[in-house]
Amino acid sequence: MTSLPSVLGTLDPTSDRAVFRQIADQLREAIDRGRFKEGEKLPSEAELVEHYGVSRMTVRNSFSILTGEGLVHAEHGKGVFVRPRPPVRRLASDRFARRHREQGKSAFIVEADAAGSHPQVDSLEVKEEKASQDISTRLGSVRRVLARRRRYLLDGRPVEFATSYLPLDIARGTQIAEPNPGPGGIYARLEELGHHLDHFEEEIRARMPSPAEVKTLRLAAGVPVIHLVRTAFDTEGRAVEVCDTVMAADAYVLSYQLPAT
Amino acid sequence: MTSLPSVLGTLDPTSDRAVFRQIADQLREAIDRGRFKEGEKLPSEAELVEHYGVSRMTVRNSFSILTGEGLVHAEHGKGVFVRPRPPVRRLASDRFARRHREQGKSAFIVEADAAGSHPQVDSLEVKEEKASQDISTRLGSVRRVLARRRRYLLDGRPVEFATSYLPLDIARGTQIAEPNPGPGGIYARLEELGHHLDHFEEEIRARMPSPAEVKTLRLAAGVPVIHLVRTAFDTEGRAVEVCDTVMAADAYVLSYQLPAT
DNA sequence: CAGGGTTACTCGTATAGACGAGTGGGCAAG
DNA sequence: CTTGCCCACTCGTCTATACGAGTAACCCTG
Repeated sequence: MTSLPSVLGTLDPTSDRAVFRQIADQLREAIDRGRFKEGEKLPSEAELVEHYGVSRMTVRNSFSILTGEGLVHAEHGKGVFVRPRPPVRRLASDRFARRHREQGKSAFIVEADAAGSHPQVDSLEVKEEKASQDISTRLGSVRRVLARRRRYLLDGRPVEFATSYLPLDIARGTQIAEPNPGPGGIYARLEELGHHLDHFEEEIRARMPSPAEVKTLRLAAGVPVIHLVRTAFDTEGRAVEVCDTVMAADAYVLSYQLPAT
Repeated sequence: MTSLPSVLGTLDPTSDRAVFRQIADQLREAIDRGRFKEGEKLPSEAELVEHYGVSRMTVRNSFSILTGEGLVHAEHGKGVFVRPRPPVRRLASDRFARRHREQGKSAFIVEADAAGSHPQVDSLEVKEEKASQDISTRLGSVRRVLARRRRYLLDGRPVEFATSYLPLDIARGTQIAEPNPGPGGIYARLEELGHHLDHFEEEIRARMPSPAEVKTLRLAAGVPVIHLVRTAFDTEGRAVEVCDTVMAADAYVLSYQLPAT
């Protein structure tokens, strides 16, 4: 490695910017400028302690800022590394178009295969349960619902988990209530059952994950989640499904096409 | 206040979960259960030091977890408070529909007024500049562009800032190059100039903000941003505008309506 | 009573030190 | 050469202490 002073500069004792922020600033700038590249190891805490002449806690404080920004991550026993940006999956707004359902396989599998990734689905769980206040409202005052939970992985990495909720009068006893909903997924089954889909509504939020979400999606520190709630309406205007999805924000770009009319 | 033990429980020394995580867990749970309500003050560091019998740094470490999750925020000299959730602004996908442009006022102003909020726009800057690689690609290999920057505030709080980029051959010398683009905004001007809008493409990402974004949007710790890039296409398929928007994620819910066809 | 200063309490920043635990390379024994 | 241990280096956790600085309430003074 090149010497630290050539990359990192010195502190300004007259500045009223806190020392640990100054250090974080210098590291951030070095990363932005490409002095430290993706996946590369930053100087160790001990090295920075020596370089700046500060205590270890101060250096750790600096790292914790960068970690919170999602710029770096620490590996116990190894070092602190510039976080590599995983390839993002682009979700087009027409991914639920009817023509895509004719294929048979689920949208996730088809798209991942096309992108050359290895897709997996796990944590499959299908059960009847009490509807939450929010779900009940969206589905039009139902009490109990069929819930289909699953988690999606791309090349071994969990990227999203989702729960579909359907009114019991629609789903109970159908293939929708089976672990495998069959070719084309539950939307194909809904249409076969006479619930012709008219449109979807999607609501998108972004926020920091709960500890449970961090665990399920194996999220690094400083990675938000995208929370997407999609409601499917049939041609009679009835909400026939609500899909609640939480996605690792560093794994997705959502793309929508809107008419200008 | 009720006594701490009745709200917070004790540590488990046999657990291999770090003490500061256990404390964070207990505080988080107390918040989730509503034992501490929005805007309410948490026990001070000193109180928690005494209650748990740990050092102050350990307590601060716990707070820093919750801060990173966006659950609490500290105010110097006052205390640590449960972060209140500001009301969110819902953005419907038809907000650029032609019929909304007839009104005169910009979409932001109209919607905010309707919601009973006080809208403001500032940091207005209109200038010609070199197109970034990304913008150039989106606009079809232009070198220089007209950039219109502005920041939006709701009831005094900055909630988003945006930059519109337009090819010079379209915008130069028109009212689009003026600080005030006139009634209906630049989309109305584009149509008057013969660039009839056909559709928009929106790309959505979520990530942690840069320090500059934290400053511009006065973001609290643990609040991600939603990064939205909208490209407007005219009826000839040409990209006539790219709008790059960064929004405070705790201030917005994006809503899209998609046909099922 | 009005004004201003003191004071107690709050979080912010920084130091110094200790021990634990994961990682990986080198060395020694088999 | 292979195996296995040891050690150096890494970050993780925690303690104890010190001083700075923002806040707000109280009290004293004029």
